[in-house]
Amino acid sequence: MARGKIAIRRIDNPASRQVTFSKRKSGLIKKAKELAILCDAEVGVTIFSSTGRLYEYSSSRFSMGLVPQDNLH
Amino acid sequence: MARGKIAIRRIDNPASRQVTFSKRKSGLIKKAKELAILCDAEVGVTIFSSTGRLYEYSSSRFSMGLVPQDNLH
DNA sequence: AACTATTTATAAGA
DNA sequence: TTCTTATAAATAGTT
Repeated sequence: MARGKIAIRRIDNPASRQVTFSKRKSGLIKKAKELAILCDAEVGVTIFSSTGRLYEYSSSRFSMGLVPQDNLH
Repeated sequence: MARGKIAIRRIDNPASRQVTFSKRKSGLIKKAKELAILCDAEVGVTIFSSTGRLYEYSSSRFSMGLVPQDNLH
């Protein structure tokens, strides 16, 4: 996209990777919201950054979650 | 996008809604895969269509799931 | 299912 | 790190 085409492989430079992560995370969540509204779907997105931070989106009725194995029986 | 700009609100026509769902679902999952690879992140996407069909994507190490409330304690 | 005219996302740069 | 913008990518309407 934009000022050059990039290959889809891990971005080595940590600063660039962080910037791209922030931009693309926003883009992904925006697209998820649009899909939910336009198509009357339920959509959930869960993202762990490479630094371990968690980001989530879910359309209304639908609650997503990572459930620790210990909570399953 | 494309041959006209659309408002982000529920598409009334069922056939159009289905076509848009199929296109945008593919787009969303592609973006999710790219984010995971480029940024070394874990990404999960869960989608229920308005007809109740389930679609999922998750990057490797990370297993997402909808867990029925009955399975929680 | 393919095709494009456009809109949208975004890679680099400031 | 927030803003800009040239360009790549997604996609709405059409066929």
